[in-house]
Amino acid sequence: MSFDLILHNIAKHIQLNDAEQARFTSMLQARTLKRKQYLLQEGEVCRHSAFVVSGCLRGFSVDKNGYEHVLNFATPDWWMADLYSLITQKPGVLNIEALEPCSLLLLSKSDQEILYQEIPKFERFFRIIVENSLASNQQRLLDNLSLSAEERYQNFCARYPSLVDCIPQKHIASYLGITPEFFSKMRSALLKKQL
Amino acid sequence: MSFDLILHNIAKHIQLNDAEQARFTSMLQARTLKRKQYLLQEGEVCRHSAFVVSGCLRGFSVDKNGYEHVLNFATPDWWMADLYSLITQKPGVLNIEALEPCSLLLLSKSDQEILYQEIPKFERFFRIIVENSLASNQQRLLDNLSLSAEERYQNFCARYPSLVDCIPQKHIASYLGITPEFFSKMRSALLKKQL
DNA sequence: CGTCTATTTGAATGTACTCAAAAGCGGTGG
DNA sequence: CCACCGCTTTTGAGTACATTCAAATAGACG
Repeated sequence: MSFDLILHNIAKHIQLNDAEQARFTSMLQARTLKRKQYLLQEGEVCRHSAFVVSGCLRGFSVDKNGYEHVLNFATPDWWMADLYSLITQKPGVLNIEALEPCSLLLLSKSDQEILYQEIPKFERFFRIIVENSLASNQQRLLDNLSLSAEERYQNFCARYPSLVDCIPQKHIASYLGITPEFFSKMRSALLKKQL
Repeated sequence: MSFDLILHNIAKHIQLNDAEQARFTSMLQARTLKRKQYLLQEGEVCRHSAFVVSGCLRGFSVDKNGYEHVLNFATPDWWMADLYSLITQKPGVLNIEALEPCSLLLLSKSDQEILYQEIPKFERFFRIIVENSLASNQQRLLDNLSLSAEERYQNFCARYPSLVDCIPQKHIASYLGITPEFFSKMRSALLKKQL
């Protein structure tokens, strides 16, 4: 298992010396998931932050009518967790599933706390990661409040061009907050327009 | 101006000695806003984090049709900023307006960076603040995807009981993602049900 | 008290949903 | 390698939730 990707991810925001890199990577636990396998199920306590080395994850919750709602996707070089459950160490509502075979690096909550003590720079690292996450989350919220389904879809295509072609449409529909049926109709209407 | 509230807010997550407290408060700039006055307007670069001592702020954006959409409210003991603009130091889309007379403490972006250098514990503090923010933001996003307007309203009432009675209905409607007219109808239907 | 803004109410409309069924596609086993 | 099965996507008809526009009423502030 190579740590190149994750070390490069971290080097974007903080500088680690060799000893620190070694200490950090010693805490990581490699994990692979098969297609459709779950990393986390609702009701469980989230005990790890997951870094995606390859593959693609999907975080979603299930409502009282049994419908799924996609909160986020994670592709290589992204971090993923049920943040609420990770923070509180209480059972969460999120399911995290592999959309394709995945290779992950897991950092346990307890190791993460130790890391903060031993190498305080990691406070900075995760602060920045979470800040960026929050900023884009707020933008998505505003988009959901102000844009039509069609505009949200075009936003999505522009922002995540690589995801559009590799993720089942029903999951994109769910991410956008519409039904697969409506998504299909909207999409074919869009194609007609663009001729 | 008393710093009790903000020091107590910080003490929830990190411990500061007297010198650190003094250094921190020396960076704060008191600011008052009259009702309807703006702290930030879209197109401006957000240069401060604002801590609300008293009063109430509203963060919103304006869409291409001129409709407003409320991203968040901030009441005493809360932090507020246009996070995207604060991080990137590029012009943002958020307007921040006082709903009532406000007393704020401002921490400039540059002082915040100095603070991170001088007292690294503040990295931890803001990491935790932003983490909690992100977790509740994600929950709100899921609520918007999975709940009806009525359920979202009841959630809002349960979570922010103090806001419900002091904020104009049209702003709550906007926060929930519905029109003031529909909000009014929904609300009177709810009252009938509860008899 | 008058003006301006917020809220309510009503009628017509539209966007997105539900349910049902057909068509397409991909993976698996014979 | 093909055929089948299951899942995803498409299509259509009827419906519901929420919107727009307009007008009346109620509240708040100077």
